[in-house]
Amino acid sequence: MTNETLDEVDLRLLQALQADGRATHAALGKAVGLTGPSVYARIKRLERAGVIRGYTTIVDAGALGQDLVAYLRIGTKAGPDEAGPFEEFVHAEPRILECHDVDGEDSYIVKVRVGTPQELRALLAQVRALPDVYRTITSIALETIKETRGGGHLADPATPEDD
Amino acid sequence: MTNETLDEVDLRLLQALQADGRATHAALGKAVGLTGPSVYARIKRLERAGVIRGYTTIVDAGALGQDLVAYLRIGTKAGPDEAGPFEEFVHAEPRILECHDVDGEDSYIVKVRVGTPQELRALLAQVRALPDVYRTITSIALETIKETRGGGHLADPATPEDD
DNA sequence: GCTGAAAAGCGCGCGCC
DNA sequence: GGCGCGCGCTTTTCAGC
Repeated sequence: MTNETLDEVDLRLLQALQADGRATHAALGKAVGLTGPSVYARIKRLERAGVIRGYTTIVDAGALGQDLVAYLRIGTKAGPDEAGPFEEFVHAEPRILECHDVDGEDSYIVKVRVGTPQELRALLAQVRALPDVYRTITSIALETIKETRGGGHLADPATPEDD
Repeated sequence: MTNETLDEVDLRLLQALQADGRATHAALGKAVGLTGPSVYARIKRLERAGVIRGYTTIVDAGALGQDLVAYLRIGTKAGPDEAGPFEEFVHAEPRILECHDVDGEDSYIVKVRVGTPQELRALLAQVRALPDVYRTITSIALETIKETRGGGHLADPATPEDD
């Protein structure tokens, strides 16, 4: 279940697939030093093992009129054991891109993407109206410095840490 | 540059592409009510227009031994106008998945993904050692409620908001 | 488990509607 | 702008190393 089953070639292959999800097996093979069918066999193995979770297309949010990113720190009353109205709302609301239950002062950290400040205001009002939400702190993103999407980082396979 | 050039079919096509970045043109056509070549023409147009930014593979972070997600709220001294050592570090460090310059109390919100608490501690030490960083507040994710990756939400094309 | 070739399926461009 | 056909490439399988 860990990366014991992943060798160096697998990691390079995953990295190449992360960089271009539609690369052909031949191109991937050239990148990792294998032939097409070998790449195919490895990809299928990784898909079955659940290492490859899927393939997606990165859409420019600005072209969709969704230029506004904000992070919300949410305080809720109920513990994380019972998924209350807030979590249901999170799953139902497409403008909520991410939501993590966190330790510390806040209950959840939420990433939202909307088109206008008015839309953000309306969304915030919906969140605040939920019965288990008692506090929201909003941080509007002025600029996105970095935004990766692969799900895990593969640029550094070996960890050169002094353990 | 806005979504004026995107019609309803484009939005459905983008949604289908987000759900499966390797879907065939025929399958996409069936989903949106078009034939393969028509889908192909639209995809090429969307790629040229920059609406489609690229394709990627979603890798299971747990399989890579990266089970620990944390959000860092960073306080820096220099304004966002001049990209200081912190932003350089952000770009160079693969374990930093996201970084946004935000308004409010904090300067940046950063999303990191690491394998162990020890690794997080070492990464935090590196961040704190940067000359322009004067404060870091860490929130460790106990559970991920939601994590989308497409870059923009397409589930709700029409905004049923009482404006 | 990787390599090669061979078959089935698909992406891709053209011409027509 | 979308549809149908055809070529070339890619995916996928199979046998050999």
